[in-house]
Amino acid sequence: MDELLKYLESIHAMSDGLKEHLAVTLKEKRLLRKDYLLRAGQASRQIYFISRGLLRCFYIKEDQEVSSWFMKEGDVIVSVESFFGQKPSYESIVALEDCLLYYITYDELQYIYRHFPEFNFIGRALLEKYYTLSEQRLYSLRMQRSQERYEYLLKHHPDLVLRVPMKHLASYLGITEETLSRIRSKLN
Amino acid sequence: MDELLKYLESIHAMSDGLKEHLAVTLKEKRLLRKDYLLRAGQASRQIYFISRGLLRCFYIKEDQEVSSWFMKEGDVIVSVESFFGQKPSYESIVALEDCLLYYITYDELQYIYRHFPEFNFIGRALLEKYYTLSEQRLYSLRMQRSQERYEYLLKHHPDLVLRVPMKHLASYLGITEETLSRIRSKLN
DNA sequence: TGAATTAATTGACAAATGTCAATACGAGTG
DNA sequence: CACTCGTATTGACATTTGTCAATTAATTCA
Repeated sequence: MDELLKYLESIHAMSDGLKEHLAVTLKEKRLLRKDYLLRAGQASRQIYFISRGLLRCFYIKEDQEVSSWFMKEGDVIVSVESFFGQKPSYESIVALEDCLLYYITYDELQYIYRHFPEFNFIGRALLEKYYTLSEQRLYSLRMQRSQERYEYLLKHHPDLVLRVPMKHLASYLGITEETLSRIRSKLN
Repeated sequence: MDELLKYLESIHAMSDGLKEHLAVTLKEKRLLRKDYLLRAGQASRQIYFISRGLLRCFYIKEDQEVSSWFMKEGDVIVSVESFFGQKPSYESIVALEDCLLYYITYDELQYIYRHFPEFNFIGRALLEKYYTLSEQRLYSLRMQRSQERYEYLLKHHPDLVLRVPMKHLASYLGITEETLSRIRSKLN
């Protein structure tokens, strides 16, 4: 929890009141591998900080799972459209490794924005960061050749390539396991 | 300009001081079709509101233009990575139609965030909106078949399909003009 | 208005990726 | 240690999309 507070403080100073409020509001959650953090159809009502572990965001397309992204320790996560719009999520979030998370609810976040104005700076900064990352993913997925997309992932997220099973990387890259396997063998 | 102030006010009330400050800070810019708003290599130093017109964001990939998105009247626009990171842009922005824009600089925006705290609510709300749209574009571009991607675009942005030349839509969809042309003739 | 330019369509063939089936590998467990 | 189950690899062939070239349609502007 200290780790999270330090992270937030590194973005913008927080009053003692805000820090105390966060300390009593933040809740801890532990997940085992394969546990769900969010199931498609539910609205994403919490925003999480990952202290330890790795999670996968995915949705179902023609009976197949399509991974949309992977999130690890140090990340703040939600199902974007569902959380900000407070409507049912089309995607699910599941743990790929055992996880330790801290979270607050959507309503608690709105309360903090209203009562601790300085937190708006932090919220804005985090949104700018994750929006930028989303645009980078768009850029990388627009690459026509699947090999380029894989190489981009390998260069910018080498840790994910090591930690995430190939089949999930393949669906994220928009190709089949077989094609990814052939790309990998070609690159070695 | 009134239109922009009303739009911002609809997101969150603004003090008279803020409104007056905006009124003197906002500058107007007019573009003719084919004029550039931003050239690759420059940092995106302004944030624009489009009052009238249509613009295209694109970058060069292997001597070809790849369109990343299209923005029209009512939109707030920047080259995301370049503006928020204040670093050189890999993409350019060019007018597809004659445009009327209002803008402020990055520094002026930071000044407003510091001196008019209520504006942080507005900035956050706009970021949530455009971040969500970015995620929706990711979702649509992950569709494997180009026909599905085109149909998604047609359903969610029918106006763009009418206003943007096919070759730019094709490069946005990650396909060639020829493939898009065949998809369109199949759908009719 | 008409010539020049740009945009869109169509055809024939090539390249990339998907599908399906078989096989190999590897971590976890009795 | 061997068995199992999920994961990854490989091969043969089908489908989708790209490439190049030619043609038609639409727009621009002198």
